[in-house]
Formats: sequence, structure tokens, C-alpha cells
Amino acid sequence: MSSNQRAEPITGEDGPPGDAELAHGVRVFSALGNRTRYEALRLIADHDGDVCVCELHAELNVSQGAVSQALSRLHDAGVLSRRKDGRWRYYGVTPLGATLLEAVESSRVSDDV
Amino acid sequence: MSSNQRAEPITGEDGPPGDAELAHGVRVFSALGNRTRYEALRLIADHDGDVCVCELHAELNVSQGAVSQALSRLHDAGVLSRRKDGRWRYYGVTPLGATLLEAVESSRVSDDV
DNA sequence: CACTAATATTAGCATCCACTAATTTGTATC
DNA sequence: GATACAAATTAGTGGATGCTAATATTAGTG
Repeated sequence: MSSNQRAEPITGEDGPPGDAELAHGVRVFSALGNRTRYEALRLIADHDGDVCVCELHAELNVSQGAVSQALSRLHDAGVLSRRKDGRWRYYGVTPLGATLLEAVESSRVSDDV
Repeated sequence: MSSNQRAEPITGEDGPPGDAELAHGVRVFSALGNRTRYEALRLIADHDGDVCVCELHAELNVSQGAVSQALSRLHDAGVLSRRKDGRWRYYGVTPLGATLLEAVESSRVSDDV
């Protein structure tokens, strides 16, 4: 009737031990669990080197602000690295990001929806 | 003003090739990107053998229906296996689930929030 | 400095999500 | 069959999410 959707905050540690890891896991997976963000990660991973925001904006089908938000969240989750060069920001995939992508993609050997 | 939150459906294939993989990835990661479901997966993974719903209901802090929903979604995503025995359902972690858990947990070597 | 380009940030809102409570289905046991 | 228990399903709802549009910041360039 009133307490909905789990009382505890996703971030902001002060629960029992092991809770930080839990929050970390949820942060990472929920960051990847969205079409725009997942696609962004894949595009960057497919690319050779790092990619600037403008290039992704051309490929993803959302506004510039949305792209920026998506990349920030992926960076916060630790699956993207960020490098500044002049007025450009270059994003790259971290080892964690690469590992997760690989794990999921290789799991789809032949299971059509 | 009206088309919000991406026009395309997450499931229901009919986009360009590579789209099925995209949908699969989003399905898997979004399944894990929720506290209740992620915790359920961890509990099952920590367990020795398979776990029944009732046992998880005792550990997670949500209603029986919510636990059932959570496990179904994890099963749909391919990170949990399901086995029936009498009136019990036993859930276990699949290789994909184990791989993803391991990847994320080992990425938290020393980065406190 | 004015101007432009690249990105980040913010407010606002339509939609989606995760929950609870109630009900239904399936399986034992009497 | 009747009863009881385990799990799944459904309807309904408050809060979270992801977007757009507008604005702000930062960095080059004339």
C-alpha cells in the first residue's frame, strides 16, 4: 500500500557486509540492461580505437543529451573508460565491459527467440 | 513530444540482422539489473545444489509472488535452470549466470563506492 | 572578445517496472 | 473428493526510468 519497490537505496552503503558488492553488481548490470546503452557499448567495442560522442550520436537513434547520459552511466558502472582530447571525449571499453559483452554474446550459440 | 523511450520493442524480432543478439543482451543484463533478482541469483549461486522457491522466499524480503516472478525472469534470460520435483521447483545457476556473476564480482577488487 | 562546435546538465513528462494482494494451478496426503 | 501446501499468474499501483528540449559549460578559432 505504501512501501513499494524495495526500501533500501541502490547506492549509499550502510547495510550488512556484502551489500556493497550487491550494489555494485546491480549498478553494472542495470547500466547494460537498456537498449541504447547496450548498443552504445557494442558500437564502441566493435570500433577499433576509442569513439567520440558525436560519432555515437550518428549511430544511435536518440538525442545528443541522451547519448551523453548513456555514456556517463556506462562509465560510472565501470564498463567504459573516458579520455579527453580538446573538445572531444573519447570513450573506450574496459576489461570488465569486454568480458561481459563476450560472455553474453558467446552464450547465444543457437538459441533463437 | 509523443514518441518516447525508443519506438522498437525489446523483444519480437524483425529489425536488421544483429538485432536478435542485441535483444538477447538487453534481456540478460536487464534481468540481472535489479536488486531482488541479482540477490536471488547470488543466493542460488552461493548454495551448494539447487534451491526451491520457498527457501529463497525466506531469504529475500519480498512476497512469494515477487520471488516467483523474479526467478521466472532469470530463467527466461538463461541464467537459471529449472527442475521440477513433486510440488517443488528447484532453481540452479547456468554456466552463463555463473560467468556473469564471476566477472562482476572479480571486478570489484578494491573500488569502494 | 564574439562565435561556433562538442559535450554535459537540467527540468519535465510519458511510459515502464517491481511490488503487493488476491486468485489460480498443480501436487501430495488424508 | 476434500484439504493443504508450493508455486505461478493476474490486476492494480506508486515510484523509477529514459527520453526530449532547452540550457549551460568547455574548448577551440577568427
